[in-house]
Amino acid sequence: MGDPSRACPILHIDMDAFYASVAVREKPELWHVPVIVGGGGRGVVLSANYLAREYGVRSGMPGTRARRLCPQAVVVSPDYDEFVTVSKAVMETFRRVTPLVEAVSLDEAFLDVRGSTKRLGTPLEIAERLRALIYDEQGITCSVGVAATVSVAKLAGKRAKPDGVVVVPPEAITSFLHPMEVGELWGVGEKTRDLLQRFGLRTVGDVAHTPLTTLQRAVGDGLGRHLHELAWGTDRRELTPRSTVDDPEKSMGANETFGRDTDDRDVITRELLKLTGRVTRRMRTAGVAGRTVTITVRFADFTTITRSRTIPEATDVTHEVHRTAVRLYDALGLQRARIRLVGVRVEGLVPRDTVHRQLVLGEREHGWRDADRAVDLARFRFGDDVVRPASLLT
DNA sequence: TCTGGGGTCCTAGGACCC
DNA sequence: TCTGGGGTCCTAGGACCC
Repeated sequence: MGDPSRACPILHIDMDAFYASVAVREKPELWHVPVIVGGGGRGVVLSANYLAREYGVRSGMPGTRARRLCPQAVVVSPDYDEFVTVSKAVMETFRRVTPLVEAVSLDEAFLDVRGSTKRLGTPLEIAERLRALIYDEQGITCSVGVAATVSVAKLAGKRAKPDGVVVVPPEAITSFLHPMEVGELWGVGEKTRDLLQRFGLRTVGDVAHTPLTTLQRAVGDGLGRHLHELAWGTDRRELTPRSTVDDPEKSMGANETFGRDTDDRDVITRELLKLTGRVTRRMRTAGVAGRTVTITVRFADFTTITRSRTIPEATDVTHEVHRTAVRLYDALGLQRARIRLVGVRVEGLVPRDTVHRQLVLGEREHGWRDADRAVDLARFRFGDDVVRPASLLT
């Protein structure tokens, strides 16, 4: 009756410290100690449990800094297969409530429950039921934001953490949003926050009460309009049902930070080959091909550039992508630049069976395709380490 | 031994075409 | 005595998210 969540059909559900929770759920000896997932070598923290967060550890933080803040933390390696398995199970649980589920990432989703209330109760009741189900089935906790729109539900969910529910009914939207710091808004990162700060806009309320045209002069037309809507909670973005795990991707890429910076062309082209192999193998598994090859080069001082080239016909052939990547790299004409990271990405992905391969007289690419297929098959049968290009043998 | 790796979307200029 | 207007593709960079 008096349940304020009746006018709030959108749920944002977010697992609490997902990677860390999954990593420890069957290890009682880790339940009462700080735990950090990832962050070895030059890496950053992927997730930290709440005990580690008490020491200031946050995800995205360099592992070196995290270990300094909390030397007694137990550091565990991520097990992505396990994360994907748990994620799929959680999303299935959501779909028992409604088909309108938009997965944002492995550990986060929006649900539109307006069609489920007759059957299952108010949005708040549904939220509590889902939290209980996830805990019983997966042994991890989650938090839920309940509101009338996607963007407000997202912020409510953040406020609910950890292991809670927050409902923001329509009449409470501005009093909920306006005291917040602008950086809390979804889509406002460090740069935009600093920019807004320079205009004296610190809170969401400041942004809300700035004339639209002034805001647009500060941050650009598109972003200005978007921020204004977010600040009033009038953002009408519809939820688009989709799964992160099974949806077709628009690009696929891989990159890697070297253990030590390097200026050695051989090391770099070999790394490009390794990364290309990873990417094209995933492409072949997914049955897609792409036309635009982009390389990323990050220098020792962290400046990062990209170079791309669109080839006439979509490909999933390791040799073709690698050849394009190396040409892009060589065209940079670098001499002694110290390089920290390189990456390869293929964009403009389309289903492979829509690609019409021209039969060019004397074409050799089919030989390379056959070679890729043979390698894929051998890896499938005997494991990842059995076949690799001669230049990657050590 | 500061700063990963996987993505998406937006902007902006130039080329090219009708 | 101006300079056309779009639409699309390509490239590069940047911001952001988890």
